[in-house]
Amino acid sequence: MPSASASTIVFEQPCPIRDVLDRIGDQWSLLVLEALAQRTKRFNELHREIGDVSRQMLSRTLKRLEEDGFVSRTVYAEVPPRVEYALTDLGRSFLGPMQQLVEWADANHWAICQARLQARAKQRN
Amino acid sequence: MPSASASTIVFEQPCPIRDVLDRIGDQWSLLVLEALAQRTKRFNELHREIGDVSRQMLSRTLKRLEEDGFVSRTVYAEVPPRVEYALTDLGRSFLGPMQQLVEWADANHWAICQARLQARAKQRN
DNA sequence: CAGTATCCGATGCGATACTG
DNA sequence: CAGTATCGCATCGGATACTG
Repeated sequence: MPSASASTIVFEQPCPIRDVLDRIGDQWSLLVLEALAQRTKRFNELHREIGDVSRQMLSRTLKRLEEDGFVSRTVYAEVPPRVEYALTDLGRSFLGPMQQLVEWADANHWAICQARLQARAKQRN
Repeated sequence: MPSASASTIVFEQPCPIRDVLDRIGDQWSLLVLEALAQRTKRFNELHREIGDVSRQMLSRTLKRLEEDGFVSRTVYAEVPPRVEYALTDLGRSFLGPMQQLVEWADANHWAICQARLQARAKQRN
């Protein structure tokens, strides 16, 4: 358990869900987690697989996921360099709730689109 | 002002999960949905209950939730005006996955904070 | 009571170019 | 191969003031 002084820093987030949303609410984190759910992967492997993401954003995303303990980064002292990314236990434990979310999104995507169309139609009147 | 091609955007979403994350990934939507999960509420009621949110952002958040079909808005022709917000069927169907996410966040908030502290400690070395 | 208008700083993200 | 540096635009979100 954290000490009293540490806890004042650690718990400055008033709402736990913010930690999670700040991490997965961005453009790429979820796609990265999904890609790593299968197995450990390398940087350019992820880059090819996700496709749309720039190296810049993939790098930032991985760094934040690593900082927050979702992903581990292992560097092998080789030439050319090899870096492997994998889910941590924390990251794997997140796959469950995440999958629920993804399934809901798949099932209700069209309903959301319909609602948007109706809202826009109403606005034009 | 919306651009001329705005309506085309609706169908340009390649990935369903983006619709969901764009909606709940923001600062306030989830809190609003939680507040409305109990029962229908009025604008200032939500404002008082959520507390930190400005009228500005509460208004925007509710509008987006309404546009995406999560929330319904009913205006009663009275003086003073009364406006009630409620979850739609779509909004209610989202409570399940959302609760999963919130529970995971509660359970793992501490682990995330720990990971952040360790990452920061590593950076200082 | 239930909002909207305006301004402004912080952050997100892409494009491009460069590096060990 | 695996990144980082820099630039620039768009969006997010708070503060404040105003409105029907």
